[in-house]
Amino acid sequence: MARLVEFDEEQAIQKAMEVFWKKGYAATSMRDLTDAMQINSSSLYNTIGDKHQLFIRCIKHYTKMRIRAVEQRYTNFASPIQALENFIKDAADIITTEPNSCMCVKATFEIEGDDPEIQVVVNAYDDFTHQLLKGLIENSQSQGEIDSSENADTIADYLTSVFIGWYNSFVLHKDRTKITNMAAFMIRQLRH
Amino acid sequence: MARLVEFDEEQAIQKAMEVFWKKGYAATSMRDLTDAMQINSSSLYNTIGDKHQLFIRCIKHYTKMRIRAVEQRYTNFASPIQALENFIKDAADIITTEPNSCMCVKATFEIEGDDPEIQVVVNAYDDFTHQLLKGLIENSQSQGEIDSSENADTIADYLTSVFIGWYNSFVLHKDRTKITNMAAFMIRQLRH
DNA sequence: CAAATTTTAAAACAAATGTTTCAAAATAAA
DNA sequence: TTTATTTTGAAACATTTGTTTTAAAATTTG
Repeated sequence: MARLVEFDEEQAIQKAMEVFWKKGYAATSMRDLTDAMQINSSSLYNTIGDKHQLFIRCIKHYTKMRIRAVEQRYTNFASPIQALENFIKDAADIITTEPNSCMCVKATFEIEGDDPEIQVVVNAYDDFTHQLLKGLIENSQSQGEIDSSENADTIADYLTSVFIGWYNSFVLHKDRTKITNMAAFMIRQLRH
Repeated sequence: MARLVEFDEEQAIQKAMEVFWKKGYAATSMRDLTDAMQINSSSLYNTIGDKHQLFIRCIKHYTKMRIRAVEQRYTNFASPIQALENFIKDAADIITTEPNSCMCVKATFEIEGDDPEIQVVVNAYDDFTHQLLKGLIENSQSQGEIDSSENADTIADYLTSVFIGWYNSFVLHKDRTKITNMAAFMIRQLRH
């Protein structure tokens, strides 16, 4: 055998992710990345690969983080409608607190379907959220908290759409009240 | 005086806009632009300016087109709630028909508040839509078609958010039915 | 320790980037 | 028609881009 890899790959991916997350794919240069990761480009190409492969690793890392956080928070909740309301409030909170919009949303609008590999990762994340919301909606429906005549898939899609719009709103207006007002309105509408 | 400008500036801006709209700001090169515009870069710099100034012209052109189309369609409508429902259906239609997502949405997520000049243009467009929707909502409220206890600004923000989410959904799933289902659900919710 | 093998750092790479230069072409006014 | 002024096309510009090369450093195994 021979020399070992010096840098911590997880840590390096995390740093690269932060740069991609902020600047987007095209606007990020390899120098930006190696500076943040604190490794030489030869090491990067040697272990992870080129810019595109690095991005894939980063966005996978992002979605994994996100999914883990949600899984921790939404196991064993009091009632499904309570969980749902909390999810909505959490979304409002994350959107108005974090420095950047969702990395998947940014990537989706930047790539616009022209990169199947990225799309697979984003779709998997989207699907995870969708299934979680759908489950909460269905349970709320069977407990009579949400109109059972409405399709749970459609409502789940709908909620996701609203959240993505909130990211946009917050970039444009930086107005937390706008978001919390919409969140409250949305909850009222759902319970009708 | 002296030699006149040969190319049609409006036409050239239109062509440049199409490229920026599709590829985004960072991923578009000056060669991409001059190829599409069919002019030499010296002419471009001589008349319009650099890449950034050209982008501003393009996104202004985009919003002007959009605003004009909406103004034509939404003057003198039968009833405000009818106009509102039509607006929602039109949004669903545009989103599932056009080859790219809204140029303003793409620019917002790409730039993320780091470019005040772009932001001003996008905000003006957002404000136009907001005022139009707000007016329709207020009129629907006074006619008893929408709950008057809800704030019209919040509902207008909310509708805009949903539309933006639809763009995202359509990039990910290319499923028109998802969008029309959400549109129908949204209209039902609003009329409660 | 010596051999084998891999990672690293620094430099180099060609290609692409946004922008400018400059002479030739074009035209309105004198 | 000449003069003055501007636009154009082609080439050139310096940087920056993503990526590779090369030799030295490092470490496990024999």
